[in-house]
Amino acid sequence: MAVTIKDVARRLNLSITTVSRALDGYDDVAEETRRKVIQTAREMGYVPNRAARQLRKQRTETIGYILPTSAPRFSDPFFSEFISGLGDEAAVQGYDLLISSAPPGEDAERLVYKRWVHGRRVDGYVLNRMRLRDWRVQFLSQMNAPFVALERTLDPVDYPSVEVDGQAGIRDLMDFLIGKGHQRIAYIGTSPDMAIQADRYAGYRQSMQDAGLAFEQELVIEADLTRRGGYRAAQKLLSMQDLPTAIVCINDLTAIGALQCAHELGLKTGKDVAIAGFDGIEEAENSLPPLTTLTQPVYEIARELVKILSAVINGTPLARRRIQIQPELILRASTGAVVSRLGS
Amino acid sequence: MAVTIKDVARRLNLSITTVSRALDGYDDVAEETRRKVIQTAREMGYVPNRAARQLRKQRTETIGYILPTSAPRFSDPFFSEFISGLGDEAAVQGYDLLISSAPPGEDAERLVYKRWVHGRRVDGYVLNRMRLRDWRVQFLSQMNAPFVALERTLDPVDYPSVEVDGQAGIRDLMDFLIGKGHQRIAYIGTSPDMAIQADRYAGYRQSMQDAGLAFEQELVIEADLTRRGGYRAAQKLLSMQDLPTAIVCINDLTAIGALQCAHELGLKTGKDVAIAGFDGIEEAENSLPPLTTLTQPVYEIARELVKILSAVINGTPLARRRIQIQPELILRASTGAVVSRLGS
DNA sequence: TAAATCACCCAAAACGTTTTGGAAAACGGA
DNA sequence: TCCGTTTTCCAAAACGTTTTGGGTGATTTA
Repeated sequence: MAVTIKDVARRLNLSITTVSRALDGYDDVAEETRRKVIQTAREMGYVPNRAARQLRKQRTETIGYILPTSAPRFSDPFFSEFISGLGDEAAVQGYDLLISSAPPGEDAERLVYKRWVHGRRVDGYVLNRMRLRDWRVQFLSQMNAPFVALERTLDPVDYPSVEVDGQAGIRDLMDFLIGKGHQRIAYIGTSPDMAIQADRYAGYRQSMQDAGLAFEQELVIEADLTRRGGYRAAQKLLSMQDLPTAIVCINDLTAIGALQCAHELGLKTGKDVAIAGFDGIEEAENSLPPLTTLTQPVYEIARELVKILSAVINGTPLARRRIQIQPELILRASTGAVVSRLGS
Repeated sequence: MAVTIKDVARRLNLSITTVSRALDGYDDVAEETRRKVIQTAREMGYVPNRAARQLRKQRTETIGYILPTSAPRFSDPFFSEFISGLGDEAAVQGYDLLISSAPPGEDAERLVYKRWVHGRRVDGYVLNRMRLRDWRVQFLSQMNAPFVALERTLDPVDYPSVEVDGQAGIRDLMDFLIGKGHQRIAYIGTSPDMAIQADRYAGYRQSMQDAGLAFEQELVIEADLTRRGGYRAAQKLLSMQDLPTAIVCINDLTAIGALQCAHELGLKTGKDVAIAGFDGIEEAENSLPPLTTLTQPVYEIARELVKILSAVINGTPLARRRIQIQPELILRASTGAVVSRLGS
């Protein structure tokens, strides 16, 4: 059996109270005693039983994250980085990280959240892939469960969040493209109820308008954030009479799908058509041609989210409840050749 | 506050014992009573407090997985799929999934495992990225902690595992390459203390030998499973006097790095040089050219691991303690052009 | 009809902590 | 010397379950 606080107390001829308080750093225990307690506890390999502590303290010292698994075959490089960030910062803050997975928006998702909330499974939640109106926000705030979200929703609830300014990012990108002479610029996005779609698409619309470019509905296509989706959307766009000269994609996977489609149609990406993505995944560095993208520090964002969540749980006042991060435009060959040609 | 078993009992004028036993399906409670208990429990939204149950039952109903994060910027598509498989099957088996991360082999890793083991944090562990001699195997079996591993080590310990037959897979691939006339075949692997390296490299060596091809040390390079590593290794290989005509890579990321290097050197992959990987990640479908690879069902493997682990934890006898999975050779253009040319 | 069995229920203990509310001893000041 | 403080420690309660070891009538058996 594992060594308990009782064992330590018995060994030292102390009460378990004193041992507990010594280890917790209370100041009503003599320094000499504390020293001895800490030493023997270490010697005996004592580690407090988590369940017991949880039960007594009424907190789990665990934070939860539910992976939005879309397909059965779910593989998005974003999430390994995101999870590793969550895990690392959770460790720093003294939390465990509990993970489950559920298809977003479905009953299954509801079930998992409810189970965790009612069973007081975790002290707080990290959310991402927000929908524009997200029942999770309503639900968790109603249940008084601390949570923090990547991206913001339209729900009339004040919650702490980290937010990547997709609108500004896309505008940077659009400015660049427009500055280089592009006029027919297409946009491949995703379902309009996703927060990132609202955000990034708004950037697209606004830039078009500011530049006095005509908005054409047929240049805007809804895909599903995957390679395959990007591929299909690009097929539509690149089989039009009047080809777009640039395609702005809501994320890198979509853009990579589009890249491939262009390639198969015999179009030179970066020359015949410019393609850009959003996310800055590693694959975008090595695609053919390398992909222009807006990069966001996923690992750091994840850590920031946990930091904030930890503060919320402990009632520490937050410097800022909403942190905004500016994505960085990285120009690569997928928009490059067009540039030099048009620019020259 | 959350509703406890006491609340349910009070409402029904029953003892908490009866409520507990009714819900747990004991047969010493009247059907009529059980019906009422279940109904009111549901009505009141009762969910057993996990910590209390854990404390009493002395099990956590949680399984643990520690992410082997190498770089600070850690992003490998393998893991999102793997984790989603772990999470899904864990849910099916009634377990939670606890995740942490640590750089493999380091003190930090040791610390995390020790903490979890001594604190009885989880009921069992899922291991992967095994080293040939892996202290985790020794440690966990010594501590009597149930665990299951993807890949096998040389440790003299009998533990349940799922294993992808990399040796056979690589041999298939080599047979194919050799059959198409390749003679100078290079191999990019990883550190020799990794289990997959031992396994896959053995396949390479054996095939070379069986085919009567001379083994050349300089055709074997150690990389680190990343794109960058593959790129650097390929640089060495492709700047030799006598170029290899084929490069077999230990995983897809490495192969993709090599692909890019070949491209930058003006070599036509699939024509001037054949390149193949291992894993079957999605990116390999869309690389330029698409990558020949050995695919393994990561999601299903993860689920299988959890199934086995669950059986081990519950003492259920296992049909097989060691499951071997054959990877499937998928031929794509990265080895294709060479084929047709050599084959014609 | 008495004894044995059965069906159904419950009080109390236990799991390993943290926290509450003192108590005893040592100390300081008058 | 006495009394109030301070220092240091502790017994017991509490957290919400599950499990142990009965107990109480009703029903069956002899």
